[in-house]
Amino acid sequence: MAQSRRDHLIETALELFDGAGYHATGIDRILAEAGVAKMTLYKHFKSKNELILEALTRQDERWLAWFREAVERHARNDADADADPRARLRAVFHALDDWLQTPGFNGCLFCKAASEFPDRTDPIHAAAARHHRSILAFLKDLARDAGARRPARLARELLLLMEGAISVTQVNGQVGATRAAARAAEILIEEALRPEG
Amino acid sequence: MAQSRRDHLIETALELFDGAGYHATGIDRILAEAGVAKMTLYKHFKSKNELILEALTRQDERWLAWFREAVERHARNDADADADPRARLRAVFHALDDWLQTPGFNGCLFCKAASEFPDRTDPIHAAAARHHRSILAFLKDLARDAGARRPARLARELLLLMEGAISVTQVNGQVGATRAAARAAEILIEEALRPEG
DNA sequence: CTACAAATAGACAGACCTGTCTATCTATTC
DNA sequence: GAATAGATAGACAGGTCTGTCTATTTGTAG
Repeated sequence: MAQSRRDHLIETALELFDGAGYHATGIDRILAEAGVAKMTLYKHFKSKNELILEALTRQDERWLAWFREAVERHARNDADADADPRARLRAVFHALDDWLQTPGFNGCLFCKAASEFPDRTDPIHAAAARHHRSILAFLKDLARDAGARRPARLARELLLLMEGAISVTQVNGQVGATRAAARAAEILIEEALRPEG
Repeated sequence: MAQSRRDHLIETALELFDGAGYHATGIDRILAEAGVAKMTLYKHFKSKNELILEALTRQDERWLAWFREAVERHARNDADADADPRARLRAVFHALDDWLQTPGFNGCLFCKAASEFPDRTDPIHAAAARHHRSILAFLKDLARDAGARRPARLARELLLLMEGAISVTQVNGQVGATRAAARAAEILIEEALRPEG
C-alpha cells in the first residue's frame, strides 16, 4: 500500500511532467491530481527533484523495455524476417512510429529534462544522458547482430535519426517525420551491411 | 536610444533563456542583468511571453542569416566546390558543427521553446514550428540547386540529422554527433544525387 | 477494545513570480 | 532657464512555489 502510493505519485508526476514540463508543474498540482497529501510525498521523496529523478528512472526502464518488445514484435511481423538480418534494424523505426503516433505524444521526457536542467552535473541531466546511452547500446547490439561492418557507427547514425524524428514531431506536430527517418535509415543500413565499400 | 534599450533587453533575455530556460528565468533576473527598470520592459513588451516571442523572432532571423552565411563560406572553402554540386549540401554539416562546438552551446532555443510551451496553438510554440519550416525551406533550395531527384525528401532527411545532432549534443554533451551526422548525410546526399535508382 | 502506524487536511513560512503604480531623476528641446 | 518626455528605483498586490509542521482521521493487528 505504501509502495502503491509511491507508485501512484510517480505515475501522476510522469503524466504531468510530460504534459506541461518540469518547472511548470507544481507539487500541489501533482498532489491534487494524485489525491495524495503533501506529507506523504515528502515521506517518500526528499524533494521535488528527487521525485523527478525517480520518475525518470522508472520511465527509462519502462520505455526501454517497451521499445525492445516493440522492435521484436515488428521484426517478427515482417514477412521475411528470418531471412533478412536487417529486419530488426528496420523494426526500430516502426516501433518509433508507434510511439510518435500515440495520441497526446508530447516529446521525450529526457530531452525535456536535459533542456530544463542544463547543468550537466545535475543528476536529472545525467539521467537523460544515461537514457541516451542505453538506447545507443541497444542499437549497437542490433547492428552487431545484423552483421554491420561498423556497428557503433551505424548505431550512432540511427540514434541521430531517432532523436531527429522525435524533435521534429514534437515541434512540428506532424506525423511524417518517422517515414522520412525510416527511409533514410534504410539507406544507411543498406550501406552498413554491404559486404565491401 | 529607445530602440537600444529594447534591443538590450532582447539580447539579455536570449542569453538567459538559453542558459536556464524560459520558465526558470524570471523577469527580475533579466532586468538585473540588463540594468533596466521594470517599467521600461513593460513599456516595450506587453508581457513576459511577448518578450519571449520577440526574442525568438530575432533569434530566428539572426540564426538563419548566420547559417546561410556559414554554409556559403564552408562551401567556398571546399577544394572542388565549383565542380561538385554536393559542396553546399555537405557544408550544411560543417556549419552545424561550428555551432554545436561553440563553447557554452546549450541546445536550440526553439526546441526548448516547443518543449516548455507544448500547446501548439501557443504563439511561442508556433514560432518554433515556423523556425523549423524555414530551415527546411533552405535545405530544400540547396537540394534542388544540387540537382537532387527529390529535393523535399532529401531536405526532410537532412533536417532529421541536424535536429538529431542538436539533441544528442545537448543531452550528451559530446562533440562527435555532427561527425556521425555528416557521414550519414554524405550517404544520403550521394543516394539522392545518383542519376537513377 | 486498544494500540500503533500511516495518511489526511490544512495552516504556515519564506521565497519568488508577474504585473502595476507612484514619485523621483535625467536629458533634451524650446 | 523652463517644460517635457523617458527612464529610474522601489513599494506593492495577488498569486504560486517548495518544504515544514501540527492535529486529526483512518486502517490494521493484537
